[in-house]
Amino acid sequence: MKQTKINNYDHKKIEAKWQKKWEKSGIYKALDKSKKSKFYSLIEFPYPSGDGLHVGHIRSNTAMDIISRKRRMEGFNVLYPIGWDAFGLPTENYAIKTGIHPIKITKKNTDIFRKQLKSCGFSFDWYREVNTTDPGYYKWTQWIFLQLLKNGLAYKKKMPINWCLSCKIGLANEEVIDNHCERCGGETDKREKEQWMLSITKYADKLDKDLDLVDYLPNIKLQQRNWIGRSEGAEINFRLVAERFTRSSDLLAEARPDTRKSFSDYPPVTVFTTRADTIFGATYLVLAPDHPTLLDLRDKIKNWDEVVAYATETKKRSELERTVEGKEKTGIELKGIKAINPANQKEIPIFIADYVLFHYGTGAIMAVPAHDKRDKDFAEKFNLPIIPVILKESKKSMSYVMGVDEAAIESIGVEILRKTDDGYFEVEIPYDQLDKYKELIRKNMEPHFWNEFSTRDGFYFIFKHKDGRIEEMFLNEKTNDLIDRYGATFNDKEPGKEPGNVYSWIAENSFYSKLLIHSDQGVLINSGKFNGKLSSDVVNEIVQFVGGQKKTKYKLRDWVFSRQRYWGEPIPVVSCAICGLVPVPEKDLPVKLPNVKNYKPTDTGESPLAMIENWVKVRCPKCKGWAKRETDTMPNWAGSSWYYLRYIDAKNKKVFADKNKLKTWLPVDWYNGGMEHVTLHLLYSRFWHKFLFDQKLVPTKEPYKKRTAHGFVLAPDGQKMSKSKGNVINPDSIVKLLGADTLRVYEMFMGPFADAISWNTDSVAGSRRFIERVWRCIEKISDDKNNKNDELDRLVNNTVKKVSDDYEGMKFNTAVSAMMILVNEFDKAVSIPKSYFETFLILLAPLAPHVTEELWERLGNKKSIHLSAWPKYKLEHKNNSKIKIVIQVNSKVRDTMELTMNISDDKLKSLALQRENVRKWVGSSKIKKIFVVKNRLINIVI
RNA sequence: GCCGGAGUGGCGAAAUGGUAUACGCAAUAGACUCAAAAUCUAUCGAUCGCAAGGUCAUGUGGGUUCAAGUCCCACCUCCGGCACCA
Repeated sequence: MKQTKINNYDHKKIEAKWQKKWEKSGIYKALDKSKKSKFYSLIEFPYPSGDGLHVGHIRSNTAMDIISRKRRMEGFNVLYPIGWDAFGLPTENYAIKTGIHPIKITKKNTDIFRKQLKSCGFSFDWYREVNTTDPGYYKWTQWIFLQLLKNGLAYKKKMPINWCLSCKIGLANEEVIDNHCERCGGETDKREKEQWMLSITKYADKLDKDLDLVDYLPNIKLQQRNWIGRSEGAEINFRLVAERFTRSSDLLAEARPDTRKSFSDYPPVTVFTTRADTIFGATYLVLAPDHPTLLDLRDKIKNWDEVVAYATETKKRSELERTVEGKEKTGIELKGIKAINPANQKEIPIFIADYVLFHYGTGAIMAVPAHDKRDKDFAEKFNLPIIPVILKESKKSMSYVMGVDEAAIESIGVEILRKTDDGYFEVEIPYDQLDKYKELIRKNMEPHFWNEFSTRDGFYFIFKHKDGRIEEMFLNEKTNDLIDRYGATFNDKEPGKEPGNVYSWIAENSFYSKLLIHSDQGVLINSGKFNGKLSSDVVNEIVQFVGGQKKTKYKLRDWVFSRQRYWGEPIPVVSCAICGLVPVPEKDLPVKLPNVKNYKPTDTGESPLAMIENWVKVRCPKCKGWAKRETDTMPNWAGSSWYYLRYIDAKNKKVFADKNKLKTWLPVDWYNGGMEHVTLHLLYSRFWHKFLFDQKLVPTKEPYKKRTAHGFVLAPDGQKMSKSKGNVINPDSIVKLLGADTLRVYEMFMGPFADAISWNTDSVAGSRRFIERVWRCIEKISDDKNNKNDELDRLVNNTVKKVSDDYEGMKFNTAVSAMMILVNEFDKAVSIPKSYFETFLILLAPLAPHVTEELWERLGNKKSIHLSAWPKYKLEHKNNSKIKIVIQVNSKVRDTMELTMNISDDKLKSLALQRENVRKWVGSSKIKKIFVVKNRLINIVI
């Protein structure tokens, strides 16, 4: 065996050496022209914060670095670029605090980040580095905005902004904590301000549908879909009438149709609903507290003051707070007006409540408490009628039995499916036993109970009053009117209670409410001529019947695009007294940020730019008269909405990117980023891309072919790392002390890539030991081809498969463990055949690029390991190898056998039965059956 | 409240329905050393047993199956996201 004398593993030397060599040779440079197939891998470009690189950055960057390096070895021309998303609030706030210009801060921070990233050995193509704050970059961000403006996708609208009453400045959502300003602690309010908006909602349909074209992780796709929130429904008008009379003792009066038509009518309220099929159950309307119709009705609303007070209170709170506040529903009835349910002409009350939002749908809903949880909560609180209109369809006859003895039920051969703590049985009754079962109930049910069962034809109810009197009713489309009658008479459950609708009573009983109070589709009841029909079949008919109109709505709202801030791209528009809003001519782009000393927002709510008179005052591009520049800037999202396009042609001065180059590289093949960006950022950039596609400026419908997400790296205490908590792990010190390779291995080994994981400094040692062990292997490399050994050969081959598959599936932790197992075997071996070790090094190279490159060179290789070919898994053909077969008796492991592969079942059975252990456990028992799982297991059932 | 994800040793975790706890960390004992560190060897879910071995364990309760961490039903807890989205 040839022994190679080696130095100790010196990560500092090795890592510096190869980083320098790689940079010099440019082996990670992407080629715009190449015979190879392209592969574009992308990470979310970092925000260069003053805190420096986070260990979380390293985890996600390493992941895509592994993919990129593997693709290169598989023969792809890979683009793995990097840049800086450098506009933003933290930098601006830091500038305000220190007086240092954001440009200087950004330069300093990006320099630090660049150095840190380089020290980790990522295979970025640094020649394409971009920076969103570079005028050469934001020129094109502004240009894209102008295209949006030209095409009617940008407009101005009054929107509420957060306003600090003491600082007198506008605040970002993030700066408002519990209605108080983050910095001064003073109270905040909402203020109306003209804002630039982008009509992303015009693309809602495409953004939703085209998710079918991309390969995003299922949960990411789901979140996008939920955010866009497409729902198909109908808009239906509810006529308003002046209140006729109020008689508090007559609860049913409001639901009774009115025959007199003497009151005057008002313009109707339009509601949006996805469940028009439930309209017969709509027992009240709810408007958003800021619904404009309220103002029109001002004179007719008797409790106007109360309404205004409620609306004002609601406005103060953010939607999030309204949500967090939780279960207790609040609202105010509009006294003096009523609405008419167009389905049954019943008069119903109208409320305002904060659970209805003005900007979704039409800002008004019809409430169907029987089939919507929130409506039900509200109805219960305000004591409003709950009228079920949909019966759950049942395929079997099911019954919930109460007040009947268990033995009695079983005596007629009915099986009890489930018993609950609160004393009822769930049973399933064969249809031919139904009559027998009813008889049993009548006889055995204790007084004061009632039982119900569902059948193919409807619901059957048996009630036993206190005096033993039995009332029965069958409920389906024909007999439905019985329910009203019964509801009025069945009142001896709780003698003190007002006679009420039986459904209210059902609603109070959790397991009955499952049958009638639910949000599923089913058979209609209480619905006039639609009774007995399947709700899903007749929705459209019902919409027609009530004069409604089918509509598709989206949750998605238009994008508030302006910020009253300094550190962002100026919006390239001029406001002229004569010509109105005039776009800055493209030849005058970029509109550069002026150099100022004061970055503080103004106390008028305008951007700091508004104070720079000689910048604001310009000639109108149209009429050449004096005009004012737009002083708002763009949000952070702007620059990050198209950066992947700029990477393709980062230095182009004529266009944002050359068409041919776009054609070469698009779409991004694999985009990995944080879960926190899968709604806003991902959606915004898809929106811009789709717009550019429609303008024929990019060649693909979608920007990203595949999107995956990583988990957070948390501090050792399980919390998010933050300077204020003092729990930040600095990657630099680990790179310095243990090396970038160790850090990379550890970050990928620490746990499942998609999960949030706490840092554990102790565990890093394991990764370092692993690399040292790899290092030591080189002492016993043998060139002897005859030295090959079958077992090691198989293990190497299996590791190739495991690691290849795991990298692709982002199961990096198990890939590392597979390589550890192989290295442990290498460690035990007397000598390691060179080819095995080389194969292993290639597998490890994407993960630990420096140490593998060094060892590769020491093995005598001239070309970089990162340019070698990815190993292929060899399908095994050997049938003679031995495997372990598990022997179970009654599913318990009792023995194992070493056998050759693919042994016949019969032979296996007879061999197994001869085993002493098996004989011991089987004894004289009769063997019922024997199960064989090929090459794995045999189970003898006795 | 809604949506998504997850509950397995002391810890991070692994497991196409087929030997639960791979791999790593920590811990304990031993070797080497004057000593320590490093390294190496061994042990390492609980419990009963001198041992062979048995029994019980994957959040809880049911179910399907020869066989369940994995599939189904109900529930509990934790984490993440949110715009109570009709």
